[in-house]
Amino acid sequence: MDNQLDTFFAAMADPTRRAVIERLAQGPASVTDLHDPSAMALPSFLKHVNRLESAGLIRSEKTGRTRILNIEAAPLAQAEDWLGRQRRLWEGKLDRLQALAEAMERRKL
Amino acid sequence: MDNQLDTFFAAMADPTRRAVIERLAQGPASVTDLHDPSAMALPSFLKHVNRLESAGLIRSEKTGRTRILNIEAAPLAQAEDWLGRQRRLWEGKLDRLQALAEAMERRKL
DNA sequence: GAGTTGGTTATCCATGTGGCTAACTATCTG
DNA sequence: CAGATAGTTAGCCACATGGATAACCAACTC
Repeated sequence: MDNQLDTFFAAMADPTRRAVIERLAQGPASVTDLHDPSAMALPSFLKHVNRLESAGLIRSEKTGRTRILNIEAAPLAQAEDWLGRQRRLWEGKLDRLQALAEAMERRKL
Repeated sequence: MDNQLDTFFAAMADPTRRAVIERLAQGPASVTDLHDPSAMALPSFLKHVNRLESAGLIRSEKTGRTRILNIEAAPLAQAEDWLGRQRRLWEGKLDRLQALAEAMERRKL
């Protein structure tokens, strides 16, 4: 029951974490690179990074003492799909309702 | 700082609430309609519905004693956009990196 | 008007989440 | 080796979240 989408959406529901994703979308970066602009204490920030990683949204590779983070695009695409599917379903319904309304209108005139 | 996306993603990070959205994408329904298949107590379920509404994901209209729920598509589209933007950014980077790698490869040969 | 149905409100409780500080390890750099 | 740098771990705290019951209100239905 604990869908992939669960952890994905939960991961994205925080501005700090979304900022990390936004930054990583433009290319890899280290933990401190990402942390620098933030007012938050490093350990708190690290927890966000770890959550992103355990949600499968980023990967990381440690070389020496620095840890380089990379975004993982697949989950984004997956969530995008789900949202699009729901939205299109609903918009399709709307279209059909509107068509029906118009048909009835024509018939009445 | 409390972005629209905050409340949106938080709202979607729960399977019960996503199930409501999935169902409403196929057309309007009443609270009990939606609750019926669920094992959860009604008041708990109601809290989910209310959260969806205050996140702007659904609208509701009460006629008599029943409350009819409607999905609101705009926020879905907005989140979809954000995700798509990040993903395309990243994929664009990948493409350019790959092109670069290929160019270097050609030059070496 | 008595009973039923559809929602709603009020508490309560356990757990999760997001922030902090302090203290530590591990890797450079001079 | 001594110090600085980059992460990490541990522990603490306030508050939000997701679930439950109990009791209630408001509208149908007979």
